[in-house]
Amino acid sequence: MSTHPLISGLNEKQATAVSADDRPMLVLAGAGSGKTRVLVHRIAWLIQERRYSPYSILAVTFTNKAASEMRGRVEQLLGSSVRNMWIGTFHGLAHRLLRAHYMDVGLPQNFQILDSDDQQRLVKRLIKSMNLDEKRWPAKQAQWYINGKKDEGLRAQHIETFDPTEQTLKQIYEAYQESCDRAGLVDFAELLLRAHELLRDNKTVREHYQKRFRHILVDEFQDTNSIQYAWIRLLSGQDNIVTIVGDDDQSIYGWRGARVENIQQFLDDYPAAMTIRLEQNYRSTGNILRAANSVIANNSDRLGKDLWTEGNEGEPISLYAAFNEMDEARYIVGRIEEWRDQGGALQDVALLYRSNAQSRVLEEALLHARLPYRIYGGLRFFERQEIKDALAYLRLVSNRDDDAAIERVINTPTRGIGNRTLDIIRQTAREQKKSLWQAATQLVDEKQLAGRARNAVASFIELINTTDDETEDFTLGRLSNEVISRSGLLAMYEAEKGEKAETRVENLKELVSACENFTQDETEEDLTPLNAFLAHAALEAGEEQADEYQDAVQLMTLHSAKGLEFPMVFMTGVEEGVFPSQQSMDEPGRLEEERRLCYVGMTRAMQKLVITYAEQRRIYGQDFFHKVSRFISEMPADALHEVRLQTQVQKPTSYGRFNTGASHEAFEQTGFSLGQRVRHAKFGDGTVLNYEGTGPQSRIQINFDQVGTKWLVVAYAKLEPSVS
DNA sequence: CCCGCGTTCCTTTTT
DNA sequence: GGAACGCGGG
Repeated sequence: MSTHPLISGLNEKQATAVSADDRPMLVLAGAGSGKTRVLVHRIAWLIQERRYSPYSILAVTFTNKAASEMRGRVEQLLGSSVRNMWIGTFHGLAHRLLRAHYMDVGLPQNFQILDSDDQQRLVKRLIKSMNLDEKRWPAKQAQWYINGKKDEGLRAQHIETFDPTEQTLKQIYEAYQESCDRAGLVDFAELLLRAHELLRDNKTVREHYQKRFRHILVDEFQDTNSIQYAWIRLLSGQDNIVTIVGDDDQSIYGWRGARVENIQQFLDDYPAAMTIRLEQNYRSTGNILRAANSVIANNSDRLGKDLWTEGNEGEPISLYAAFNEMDEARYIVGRIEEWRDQGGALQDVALLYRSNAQSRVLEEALLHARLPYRIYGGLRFFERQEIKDALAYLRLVSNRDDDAAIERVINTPTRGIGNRTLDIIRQTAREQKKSLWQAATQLVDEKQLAGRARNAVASFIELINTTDDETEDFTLGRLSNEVISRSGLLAMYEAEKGEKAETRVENLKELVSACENFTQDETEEDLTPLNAFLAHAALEAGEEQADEYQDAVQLMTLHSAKGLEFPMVFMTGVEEGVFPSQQSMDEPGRLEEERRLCYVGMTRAMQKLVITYAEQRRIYGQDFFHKVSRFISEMPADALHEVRLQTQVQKPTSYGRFNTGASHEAFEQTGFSLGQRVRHAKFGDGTVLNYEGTGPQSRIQINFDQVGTKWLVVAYAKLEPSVS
């Protein structure tokens, strides 16, 4: 069996997982242990060797990227298409289920998906209309509450509470749901919840899918929330074979409802399950793995796993103590230049940070050094304002009752429908439990609006209706082109000046060509091309816009680095209060999640890992003196190499708020330099942060390890260079 | 309706 | 430090 082509290149554990019999299985896959490979080979094995039809396999992932990569790799392995196999995200699959059974779940056939931005706007408007104080009841918080409840499988009517705060939130939830239902709108959490209710309450439907999906495979299982796991349970019935793949040590989304406990729950629910640990790592050097193992060992309640490699130790992890965030950035730039000069590619370098705000200083330094970079986590194509405007028009063409869409564009571009008029429409809609469109139409017909407002509303209604009527046999591309010009959106953005407006016009044109190039998936034949496109826009917000072909340094948060790997990785801002973040430090559970995040970050590195921290950091315009992160002390000392500033050839020439390079030299005649480690007879060791004036009378700022930051006069302080 | 000013808030992100 | 938002004046 070891010579079977689907298994020959695999290690023993991988091969066992791939060729396992029909029984539930947990694959605990450590970072870099070939997890995707196992999943892909397993599916291919089931089809080729065990003669399962692709039709009887369901594979679930969290991102569209993972789903399409998996399908591609399975097809490549089999040399044939697996079109009728269901591979997709939880949300994509739920959408498909709801479409197929829209009548059973009480949705209109052309129901639309609300993204989080739409959702927040809708909630906000409802809070206003309920006459609640928006300061006391922030839309964000209410949205968080609603989604949290939905993720737990709870409808508003299931919530019993005597807490007055929660009672209000519950009312908002109720009003929101009513509003969505009336408008035929489904948010992301609702997709899952409603699909779950469908499977739970409709025996025929449930048994149909249970009969169909003999094998169910779930990727990144540690990221599943309650409703997602409940979903899997319902689909798997009595004798379907569930395979889950995940890593409890890489669970970093607890804050958004993911439950690592689901892994343990799975083992309880499927007692016959076999557990396979993939611990051989094919990515990182021995040193990096040793340090990562040592950090994660500080967490409790692990399922237990130790990564190992057959590769070499590699070089030690570099640790750099910067004196502030600009020095940190400068050091990193120096190391990247060194890497490039030795022939390294920039796209092989990743800069990781805990929060997005930290990227700015790094960007400035990269810009300054003329190093191209690409930053992850910006606005994506379908999330842009102008695109969402255009999509709102398209949504109205498809479904007039879409309140979220009408709110967005009824007066964009301005057409004389002001707040006054809008409020009348809203009120009428609320009182008569109708959609905004219906209310507006009625008000116009019954001549209940003042002349000017009435004309404006009437012509808006006319605009949507005629656009719909006259484009009936248009292609999607032509339709979208028609929409952006007839609505006046294009003209509006063309009239604006500035670079921003120009990009918006370009984006609108880009939208037209996206529509032209859009090909409907064959699983979407039940949808009109327009509805298929709209679903596509909501469910996969599109790639971030960046020139992928350019050789550029990659900047991203630690969270978005999960699943990726880079030859050279910088983990920056590794300080108490930054990483682990301040908000996570008090609660043990959250601290452990931060530690897993550290583990994730470290295991992204293939050859070189550089960890940096700053003695002083400016956050929100305030200076902080953080201690080194505890995670660093959790690494074995012999896996680390501390880089000291004195050993650097490059002088700290500041280009920011600090003293400039010219006066540095004068300062350095005192015998000290910024970032230098010094020793004081009374205060102990510390780091030079800043100075004032030159010569012996100058004052010098030092962050002492024990007693914090102090200003001292050089002449009296009797400082010595520290030996450590 | 637009502009400018003051206020507030501030991890992490996918769908 | 700065984006995002609400409010009041023109």
